[in-house]
Amino acid sequence: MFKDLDPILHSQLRLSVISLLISVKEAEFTFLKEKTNATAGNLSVQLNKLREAGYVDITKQFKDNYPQTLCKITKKGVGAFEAYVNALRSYIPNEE
Amino acid sequence: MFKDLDPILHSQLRLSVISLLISVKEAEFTFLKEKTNATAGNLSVQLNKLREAGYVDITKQFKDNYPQTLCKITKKGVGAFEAYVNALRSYIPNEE
DNA sequence: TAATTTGGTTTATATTATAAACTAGTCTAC
DNA sequence: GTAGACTAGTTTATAATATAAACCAAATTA
Repeated sequence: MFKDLDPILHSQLRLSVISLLISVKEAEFTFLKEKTNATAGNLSVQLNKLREAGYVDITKQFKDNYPQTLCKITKKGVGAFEAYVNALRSYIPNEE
Repeated sequence: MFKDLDPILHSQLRLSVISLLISVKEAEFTFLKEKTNATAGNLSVQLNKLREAGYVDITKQFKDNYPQTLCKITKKGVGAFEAYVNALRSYIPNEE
């Protein structure tokens, strides 16, 4: 009847992040923060959850003297997003 | 960019309940419990949240000597569901 | 060199989801 | 008629989650 919704993606901020990463492929922490209007703390926590789930790869480096956190979606992340969207459809009448 | 997701509906069980009530108009507690595979306790709590939000009307009566809890979606509930689905689209590439 | 800004992380708190325990009454079988 | 099991829920305790506040280290600016 209703498909389970991946709890990793069923979170507004994490879903926003994944959605952004699907379209841009790679993004800086600061870019994600700006686009999602999240606080840095919240974003940091949620990015780590996505990384722990294997949905994103995170690379830390320095750029112009400042730390830079680069985020990239993984194949697993893309698959999880597609599955999530597909599961969502089971909740929406006339879209199943 | 991303529309806010109504926290009342951004819950798997509550979304299932609303989705069911959209199609059947009126349903018994036991019917919802069966269709959603929820525990009675969880369903009871979530139905109350939906009622408090004004998304469902709940009528309690007796039927064949047993208590019967009838649930019906309200206009507000229908509107909230439509808004939620619409907001969801903002997270899904090529569906906005 | 003191204050401010950048780019984050850690941690404390509030909210949420969930199941376990419980209530109240009914049915069945002895 | 009463013990045990069942129906239909509610309340409550606990675990998980989301979030912002507080913090840290370094760089820049004044």
